[in-house]
Amino acid sequence: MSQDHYTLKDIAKILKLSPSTVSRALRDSHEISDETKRLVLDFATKVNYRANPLARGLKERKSYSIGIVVSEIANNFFSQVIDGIESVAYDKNYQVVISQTNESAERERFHVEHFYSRSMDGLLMAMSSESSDTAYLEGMIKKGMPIVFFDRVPATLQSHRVITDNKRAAYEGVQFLVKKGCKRIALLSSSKKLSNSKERLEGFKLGLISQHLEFDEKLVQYCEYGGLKQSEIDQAINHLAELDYDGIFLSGDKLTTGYLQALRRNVRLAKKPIEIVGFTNSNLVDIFSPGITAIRQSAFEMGKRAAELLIEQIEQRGKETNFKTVVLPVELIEREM
Amino acid sequence: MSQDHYTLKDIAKILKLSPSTVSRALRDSHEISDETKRLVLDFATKVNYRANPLARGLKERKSYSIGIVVSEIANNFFSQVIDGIESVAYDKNYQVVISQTNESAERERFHVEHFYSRSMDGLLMAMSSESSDTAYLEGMIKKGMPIVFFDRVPATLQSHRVITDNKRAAYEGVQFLVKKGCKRIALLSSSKKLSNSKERLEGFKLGLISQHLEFDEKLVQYCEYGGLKQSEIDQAINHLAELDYDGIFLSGDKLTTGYLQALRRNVRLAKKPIEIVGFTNSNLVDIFSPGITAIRQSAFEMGKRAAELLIEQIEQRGKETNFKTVVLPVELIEREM
DNA sequence: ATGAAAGCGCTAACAA
DNA sequence: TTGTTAGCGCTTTCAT
Repeated sequence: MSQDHYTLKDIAKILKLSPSTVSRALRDSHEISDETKRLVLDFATKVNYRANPLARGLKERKSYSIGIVVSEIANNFFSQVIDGIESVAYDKNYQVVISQTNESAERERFHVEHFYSRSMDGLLMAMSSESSDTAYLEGMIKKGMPIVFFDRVPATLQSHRVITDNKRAAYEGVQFLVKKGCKRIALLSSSKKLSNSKERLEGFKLGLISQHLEFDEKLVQYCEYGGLKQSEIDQAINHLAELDYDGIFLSGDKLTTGYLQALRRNVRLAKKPIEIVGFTNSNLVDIFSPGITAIRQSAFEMGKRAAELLIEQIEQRGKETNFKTVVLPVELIEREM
Repeated sequence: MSQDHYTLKDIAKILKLSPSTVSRALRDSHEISDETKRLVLDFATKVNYRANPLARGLKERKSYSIGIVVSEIANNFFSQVIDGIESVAYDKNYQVVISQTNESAERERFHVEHFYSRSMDGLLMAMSSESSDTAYLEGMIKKGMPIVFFDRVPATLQSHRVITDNKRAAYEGVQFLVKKGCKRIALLSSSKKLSNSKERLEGFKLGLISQHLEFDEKLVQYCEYGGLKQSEIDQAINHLAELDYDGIFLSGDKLTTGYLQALRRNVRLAKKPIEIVGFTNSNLVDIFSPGITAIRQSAFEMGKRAAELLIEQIEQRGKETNFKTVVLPVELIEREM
């Protein structure tokens, strides 16, 4: 009861042992007698001893912390991913430190470097839509910082990655639209820089081809910020309004919800109901109006897998790693009648 | 270019100074000549020197990290709060470490104690709905751990708190329903243990009284887990279905969305459209169907204010604090016609 | 204005 | 099996 925080030294003094013995006993070293171990462990439990993580980290060059870099925390998809990450980190005794870039490449770089200098054990990140220069990331990796990318991944880096089967998802989405009778399908897409946008575009095209439909570049609108700004969505929709289309594929979460919101505000568009398929991880699709068919990514699972891979890599301590790309399926949630 | 990480010692050696001089120069101490400062600073910038936070923390007994304890990360409200927290923490150079309790009192306690032993500089937390014993929190506070509570706050602790003006919000909600012609208003509420539930209940009653309507306990349903489980909502709604009511007040985010989802699945209830007012921080209310009037909390602002208060308290280093309760307004977003 | 030295709490090489 | 010692990178008295 005498004090708040016991240190190794304190315990050693009280038990008349040396700090190193206590340290070893606590870490269950084989070179400590069972008797001593018991003594130390019992006492440590009694006073609720906790090693000071700062001291330990300083010594071991390890902080038991992993950093997350995403564009936005308050986002269905990312918050579900973070949920998954947290769930495994918690089990494996790692802290999770978050940061957001708001899609700015500069902020992204700042955070990554900050994490590096904060001696994080590893990083989990989804690229910001603005990012193009990944050279500094390559540098980080060379310096030995384990990074696992998810969802939006850079093209060439030597690292684990966990992604969605975007091509297939888009392909299936188109199949669905065609089955519903659509002949001229529009596409609302994010920045072409993003890996996932590119893959979805590809799947979209393949889907059309497989149905003997022509890909019409005019029916495609790109939103540089992935719909972060409603204005870019409004603009895109206004462009599309000039044309004829009977179905639309929304290639991102914000694009999907932004499109629906635009519909609500724009009578001209609301008049001709069309078939809508869109990526979204909102838990509330079933109460959306108009009803849409949702493509839902395995967000929680993505966080889990990414965190597992990262921690595995961290604990290998720079041993040669066989980098994996985990591809996760989507779920197609059909619009209710 | 010669090495990755420069330490103070490295710099000292290269510049032929002592580590202490370098340290002082970097911290802009007055007892260092301008010339030396310039020399050190320039070199530090050149090699992109970053103090090792572990070492610094060990020495200063400060980790520049704050912990967040919430029930659920993937939740509109909480993720918006976290967004606010992150935004000020970033500015003030604090790391943000997250944890979630899934409404379990046990996990909550675990996380708080874990954070304590990890030498976090302070904590931001919203109580889990299951929590009743707050004695251990009092202990934490006595031990000198700064804790700022937000949204769901314990009754009596000596600490800053940032909350929503729940009483007023519920009061206004009832006013709105009555203005729309409702005479018998039902209430779907969370656990009575939660501070915010209690306040909302109170405001609800006051609202009725002010309109000379009677408070009918039968029209109130409590969901112990705040709607975390859809089953409890379904059950509550089934109870209400036996009764006659022409308006409903939904006293929590999950309750609101859960109610709408239940409506979708239950034809019996969907048949009689009633006026709905509910708390929710979803950004998508405008595309909900049926349309509802939303009470939106100042989530981002709440995170900001809580983080500011916490960091202020941390940097006062145990000086006598004048504990504040910040009360934030809600926004009533009227259902569109 | 600068340096030497101690120490934060821990681990680990080396000694005994 | 246990103890001694040095050192992780930093700050901070106390000297100079």
